[in-house]
Amino acid sequence: MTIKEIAALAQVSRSTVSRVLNNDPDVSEDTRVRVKQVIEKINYHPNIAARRLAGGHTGVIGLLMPMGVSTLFSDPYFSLIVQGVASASNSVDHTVVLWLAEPEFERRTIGQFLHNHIIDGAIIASNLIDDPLLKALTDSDLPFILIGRHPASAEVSYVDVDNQNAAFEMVSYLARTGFSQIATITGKLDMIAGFDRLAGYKQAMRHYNLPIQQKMIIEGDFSEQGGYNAMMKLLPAQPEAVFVASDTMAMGAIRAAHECGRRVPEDISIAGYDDMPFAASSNPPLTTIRQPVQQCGAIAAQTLIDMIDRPSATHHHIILPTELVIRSSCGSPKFHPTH
Amino acid sequence: MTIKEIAALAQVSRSTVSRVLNNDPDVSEDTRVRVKQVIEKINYHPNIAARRLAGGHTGVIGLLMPMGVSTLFSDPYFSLIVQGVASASNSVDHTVVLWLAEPEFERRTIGQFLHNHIIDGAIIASNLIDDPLLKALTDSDLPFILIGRHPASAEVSYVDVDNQNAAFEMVSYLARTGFSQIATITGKLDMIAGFDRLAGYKQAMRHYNLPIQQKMIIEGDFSEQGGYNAMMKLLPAQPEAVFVASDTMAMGAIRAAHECGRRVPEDISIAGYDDMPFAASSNPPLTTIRQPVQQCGAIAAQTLIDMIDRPSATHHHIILPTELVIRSSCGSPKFHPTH
DNA sequence: AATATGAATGGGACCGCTCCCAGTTATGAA
DNA sequence: TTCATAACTGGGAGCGGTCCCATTCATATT
Repeated sequence: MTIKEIAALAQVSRSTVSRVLNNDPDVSEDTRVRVKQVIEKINYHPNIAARRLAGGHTGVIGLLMPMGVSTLFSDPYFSLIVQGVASASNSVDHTVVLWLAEPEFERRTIGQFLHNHIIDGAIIASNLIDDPLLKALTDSDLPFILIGRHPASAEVSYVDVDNQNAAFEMVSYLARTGFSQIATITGKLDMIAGFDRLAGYKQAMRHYNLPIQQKMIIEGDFSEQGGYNAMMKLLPAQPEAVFVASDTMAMGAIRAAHECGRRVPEDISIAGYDDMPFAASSNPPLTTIRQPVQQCGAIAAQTLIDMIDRPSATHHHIILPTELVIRSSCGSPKFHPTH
Repeated sequence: MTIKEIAALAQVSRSTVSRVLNNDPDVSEDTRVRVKQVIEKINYHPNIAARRLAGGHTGVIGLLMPMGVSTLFSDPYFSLIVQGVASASNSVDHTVVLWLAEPEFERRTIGQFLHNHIIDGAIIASNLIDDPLLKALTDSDLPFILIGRHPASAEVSYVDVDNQNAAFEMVSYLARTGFSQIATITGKLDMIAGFDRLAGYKQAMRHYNLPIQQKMIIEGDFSEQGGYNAMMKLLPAQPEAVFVASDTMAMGAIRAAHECGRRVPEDISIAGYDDMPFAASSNPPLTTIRQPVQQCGAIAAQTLIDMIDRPSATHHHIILPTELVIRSSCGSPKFHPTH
C-alpha cells in the first residue's frame, strides 16, 4: 500500500497524493476529495520511515524519563506528566512514544534514540542536576525541552514551577502560624526540585529569623519509605512542624509519626508538596503545595512542537504558578503547649 | 553523518560498512576493525528510518497498553510487565517504545502505529475480552503477541498464567481450611483475567459442594476503590472468607472491613491475587497467588522477537505457573465461632 | 488578439540504508 | 603454471515518501 497505488487509483500523480496528505492548499477541492476517498477506502497509512527519510519529520515526539521503569511507574507524578504530554500532543496530531530502557541499557541506546531520526523532538523529565544526557542533547541537533529547570539554564528550554518560592510560601505559612521549630524532609538533593525546595525552606527560615539547624534538615528520596525513614530520624529533634518536600514522602512521614504515637496535627504538623490526588483524602488531609504537573507536561509538549515547527535560536523558560493548599495536617502551636 | 561518509573515511564501500553494521561474516577482520574504529570515533548511529525503509526491520518493538495513561500508571501490575518486556528486549539489543495515547486519540492512531512500519512487532497487554484492536492486528501483517490469553485463542499467540486454575487453588485452600461461606470480589468481567478467576472460584465451589450464591459474588474493577466498594456491598452477606481477584482490590476490601469493625483475619479472611510487592508488607500480610508478571513480559518479548526473526505460521500459547502464597490474612473458621 | 499571471498538476532527483549481483583478488588443487 | 573455488568487496537498484522545478491550462490584463 504505497502512495503510488493511491495515485493510480485516484488517477493523479504521487505528488498530488502527497499534497493531499500534507494539507497543501494547492489542490483543487475535487481532486482532494477524490484522493481522500481512495485513502479512506484502502485504509492507507503513510509509511513514517519513508516520510522521515524523504521529508524531515514524523509527527512523533519522544518522552525521556531516565530513572528506571520501576520508579517511573510508582510515582503518580510521572503519570500526570505523561498524561499532560500525551493529551497535548494528541490534540495537535502528534503521537508520543515513551522510550523504555533499563538503566544499564539506557546509556547505550540513548544515542540511538537521539540520532535515529525517528522522533521530531524530545521531552526530558530527568531533573537530575548533573545529567550527562543533557550534554548529549545539546550536542545533537534534536529539538528538546526539559521538564524541571536546569541550573545552567540559559542554553536550554524548560518548563518548571518555582519550587523555591513555593517552598518559601509554605514554610512562611508555618512560621506565621506561630511555629518556630520547623523541620524539613528534603527530596533528593541531586535533583533540582529537591535542591530548590530546600533553598525555599532556608530562605523562609531566615526571613522569619528562625534558626536553621542541621538536625532539622533530613534528606529524603521522594519515596514513601524514604519519608518514613527520614521522619524516624527527625522525631527525636522534636520538631513542631515539618515541611516534607513531596506528598508521597509526607505519607511516609505521617505513618512514622503515628507509629511513634504522635497525632497529626495535634502533636506535630506535617505539610507536603505536590497536591497529589491522594493528598485530599489522606488521613489527615494534607496541607500542601499544588503544582500543575499535568499542565507542565502539556505546555512542554506544546512548546516543543512549536519549536519543531518554527525553529529559532531563542530558548523558552516557562515558570508555572503554584498554590498553597491548606487542609488539616497542620495545626497551630497552641495545640501542644509543651513547647 | 551517513554510511557514505563512514565508507569514505574507512576507505571501503557503503556495502562493506553496512556489512559491518549488520555483523555479516563476509568481512575481513582488518576491514571490520577499521570500519568499527571510524564508527566509534565519529559516534555514528545508523538512521533507523532509512534502515527500515531499505531493509525491513528496526530493532524496536512496540508495547501497546490500551487503557488510558492514568490506569496504566496507577497499577503496579503494568509496571512489572513493562520492566519484564524492557529488560528482555534490551538484553537482545532491541529497544521498546510504549505507545502513549489518550483513549479518544487512540482509535485514530492505532492504525498508524500498526502500519507505520516503524516497529518490528507489538506486544499487547489489553486483555479486554472483545477488543476491536485484535481484529486490526490480525488483519495487519505485523507480528504480535498478547499478554493474557484470548478466548478465540488458536489464531493468535499469547503468554498468560492459568488464572482459572490459580483461582481454583486459592478457593480450594479456603474450602479445605474449613470455610463454607466463601465470597469473591471479581475483577472486571469483560477482561479475560477477571472472567477466568471467577470461573476458577465457581469450579472450586462446585468441587467442594459449596453453594454458589449471587450475593456472594460482587463485581469489582481491579482498583483499590473498587475493592472497597465491593466489600461494603458484600459485608451484609456475612462471608467468612473472600477471594479478591487482585491484591490492589484486596487492600480496598481490607480497608472496608476495618472501617466496619471487622478484624482480618480474626473476623473475616481475605485472600488476594497477584502477590504484588506490597502484599507481603500489608496489614495483615496477604495470602495471595503469586504470578510471574515480570516474567510474562520477558517471555512475551523473547517470543515476539523470535517470531520476527523466524516467521512461521505456528502460534505460541505459553502458560506460566502460579503459586499459592500463604500469609496471615486468612485464618480458620474456629476464630469466629459465631458461625 | 496577444500576453502575462496564477492555479493545479506531473515528473525527476534525492533522503540513507539494505540487498543482490558482479567483479576482484587470494588460495589451493590439478 | 593454470584454473576452479572461495573470500571479500564494490556498485546498482530500489524501499516509499517529499521537495523542487517544469508544464499545462484557464483566466485576467492590456
